[in-house]
Amino acid sequence: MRNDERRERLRTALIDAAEAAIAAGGLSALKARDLARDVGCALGAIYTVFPDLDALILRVNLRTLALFERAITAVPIAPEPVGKATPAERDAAVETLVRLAVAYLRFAAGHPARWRALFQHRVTHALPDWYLVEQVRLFRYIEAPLRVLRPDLRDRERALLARSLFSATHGLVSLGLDEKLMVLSEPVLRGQIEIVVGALGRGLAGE
Amino acid sequence: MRNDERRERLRTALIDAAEAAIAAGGLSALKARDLARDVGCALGAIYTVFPDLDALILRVNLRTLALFERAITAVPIAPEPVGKATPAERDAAVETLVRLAVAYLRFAAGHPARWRALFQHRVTHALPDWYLVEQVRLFRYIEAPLRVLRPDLRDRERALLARSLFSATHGLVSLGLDEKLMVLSEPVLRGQIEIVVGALGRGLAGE
DNA sequence: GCGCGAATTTGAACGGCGTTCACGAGCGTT
DNA sequence: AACGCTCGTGAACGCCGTTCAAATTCGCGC
Repeated sequence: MRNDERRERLRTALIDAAEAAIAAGGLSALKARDLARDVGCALGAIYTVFPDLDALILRVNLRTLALFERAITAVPIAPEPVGKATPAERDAAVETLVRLAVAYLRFAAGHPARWRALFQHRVTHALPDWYLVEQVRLFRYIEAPLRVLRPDLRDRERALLARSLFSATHGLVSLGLDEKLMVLSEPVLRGQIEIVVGALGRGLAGE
Repeated sequence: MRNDERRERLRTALIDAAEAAIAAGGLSALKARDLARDVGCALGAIYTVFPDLDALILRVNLRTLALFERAITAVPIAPEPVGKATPAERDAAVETLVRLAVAYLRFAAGHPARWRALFQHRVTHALPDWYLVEQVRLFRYIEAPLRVLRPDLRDRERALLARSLFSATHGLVSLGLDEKLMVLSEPVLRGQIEIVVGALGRGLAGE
């Protein structure tokens, strides 16, 4: 059917326009009427392809996650040691964790509005599966170095710890870039991340 | 003047009502019309004592900070060692950091809506001084154990590190209680905080 | 080509929001 | 009693996301 194609075109056009609007002015700059004007459709047409603006935001956020994954794949990963890790190999794993955290900072600083939208957006309904799947995949990047530092942990414990490490890093970045608590320059914030994540990695590996 | 007293009464009545509304339903439950109805004043009267609802929210948040400080003062603080710290004294300082972090978790879990309002609220104007002063005082609680762990740091560096430790803890609590990334039960989250903040403290103290 | 029911698109209208401001009630002075 | 001033009032404004009756387009048998 030709009709489905037109709907699909409208769908992507709306996501494109929403992405541009959010990137330019944050979540609060996303207005249904502006979107309709930008893509040249009727106001009501938006609601023929998305149940509400929240669903549209979620699609934009999925793109942001994909963009972030491209950034994360550029981070050099220390090779997984065979057998018990040597002290040098543990240091390398800590370094990998720090590099991942710094990559997170660079991404947040480089795409502030898109990145903010990921967390500023309050979910009303349960998150769709396709969104959670993307989240889970991203955490694997943290789990790998953790396997070196804490080979004793079960998969579930390690997954949980990976999320906690991410949460801690997110806190550093989130409040560091946020004018509510403090605004730190990127180099200063990077230094703090190196100190904190580094200490965290060494502390986790045991004394 | 009798007039000033009436204004002051209205002011506190509005803060009371706003606090109750936020505690009950979060920031998004705060509506100018509801406030006016609750305190029995005209809609426009709100704007005779506050420039806008943001200013009112800030006053509620100040009360939340004060409430939190009362919670934090109940945390047992390890005594500051005289001279160079022994390993046991360093462990005690780490324990203090962990207890502070857990107290933060308990507060956030105990007053979820009030606590969320502290961070969900996006500031448009610069934060007023009376708000920043309260923030600075709260950070002193973190700086004290840090002085034991890292006596080598200058005041400025230590203050910065204290904020970073808070940020990391805030990330753990914030995302741990948030359904966006994961919802952890309070005991599980407390375990993660003990692991992460503990490792952080030990890592900071040196190997 | 034409007619007609079904499907789809449309944008005016709805309800709700924060904020404003012309109005008028209340009061001290003349 | 008449005047002027101050200040609370709430209808009104502009903007928002979302809806839905009406208009338009589409598909198809004739």
